[in-house]
Amino acid sequence: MARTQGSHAETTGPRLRAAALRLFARHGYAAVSMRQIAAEIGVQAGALYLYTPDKQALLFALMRDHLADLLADWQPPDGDPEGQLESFVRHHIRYHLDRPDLVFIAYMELRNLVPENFATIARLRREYEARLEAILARGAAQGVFDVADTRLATMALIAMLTGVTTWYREGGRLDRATIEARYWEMARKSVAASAPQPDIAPLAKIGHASGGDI
Amino acid sequence: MARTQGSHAETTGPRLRAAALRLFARHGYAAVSMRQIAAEIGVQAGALYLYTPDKQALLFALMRDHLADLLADWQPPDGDPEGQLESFVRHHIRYHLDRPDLVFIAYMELRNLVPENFATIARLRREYEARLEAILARGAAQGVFDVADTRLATMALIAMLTGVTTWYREGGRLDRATIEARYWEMARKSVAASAPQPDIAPLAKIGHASGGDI
DNA sequence: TGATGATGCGAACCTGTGTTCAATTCAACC
DNA sequence: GGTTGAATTGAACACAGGTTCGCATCATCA
Repeated sequence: MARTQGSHAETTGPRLRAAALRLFARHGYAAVSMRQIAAEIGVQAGALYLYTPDKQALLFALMRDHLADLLADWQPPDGDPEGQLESFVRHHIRYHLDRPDLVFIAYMELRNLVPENFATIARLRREYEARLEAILARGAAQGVFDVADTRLATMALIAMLTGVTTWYREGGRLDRATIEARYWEMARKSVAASAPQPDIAPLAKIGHASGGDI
Repeated sequence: MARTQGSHAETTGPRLRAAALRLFARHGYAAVSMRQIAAEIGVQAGALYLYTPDKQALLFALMRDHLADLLADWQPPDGDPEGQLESFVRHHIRYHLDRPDLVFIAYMELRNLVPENFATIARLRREYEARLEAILARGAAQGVFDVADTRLATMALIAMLTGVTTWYREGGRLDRATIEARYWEMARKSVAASAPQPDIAPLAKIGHASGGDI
């Protein structure tokens, strides 16, 4: 059976995935070699092929499992659209802050997937986007949201939220709860139904040239 | 002097940059070879080195010129913060829709820059971000914007706006003016000072559990 | 103790990489 | 018309890429 010294079947598999994840996120799929990954886990390159059929499968598995997790982790709660949106936003931020490398890869390495794998990943992503879009559509229908185009609003919100991974650093100025709250605040307002045009405007909000077609 | 047939000194340079731009955007810097670029413009790989010292310089020049353009193209207009924000947002969307490949590269290929080049590009990006942040800070100080954290709001807005390049396709469902208007609408609302909490709420906006710390 | 089989090594294969450079081409100039 | 020199070729270099495979290792089980 498996060796317990000099071999590490039970740990090498997960360690391979972890090393690939870290290196792909840091340097990009195309820029990372199988030999680098192998070195990272203290093994020769050939040994990796006991755990993955090839490099492409390594990338695909990371992305697919990530998206499957993301979808499995969250279901829209019962309730009104604003509550659902809040749940979505907070979960999205929390999930993304927990897995910065996975998220980064899933958004950056799409073009390194072979067409068949790309189709699978794209389908999963659309599924996720559809959940947000459904919330926005329902809220718009009820008049609690004011979104002129639900598809555009969906993409805009997801981009805004996902962007948190580009600047967040562990131990930075803002803690995670604060970040979550701030993003929710912006997301909420961005799709909120306008309050009845306040002729009684807040004091500082004096007239200005909005000069546009909104 | 320069040959006019069989050689193309005046056009090969620009064509090299254009081909590199397109291929880098499509497949990623690391995945594109100098031979592929050369083939794209009908030349042997060796000839490229008459126009660029190396592959890295090709990428760096594209990113640096892009950001320099972006900075040169827009200055905050005189006026109130909301007018400045609208100008920024509309310019950002317009600029990004005009140059999808450049924008894509500038956001995706940062990690393929050698440290010195990375520092230069990062500095230019911070300069651009600082312009938006200044607008938000000024608006917040005047009370016309309600942003709890200007830095976070800056990053959130830029991510939201830049995301347009991930889904926009020429000739798609929405024309550019509409897209611009919709993004401006969302951006404006996301940082807007709350209207005085309307006890006279819009009809459809019935009570709900917001259940959070906002 | 000897056979087994999972685990890993190390070298090799073939292809492709960025880059260099001597040789060639050929419009422009004297 | 011969010379010049920029533009380009095409071959070469040194190395790194993903992947394969025969062989070695060694805990386990009979």
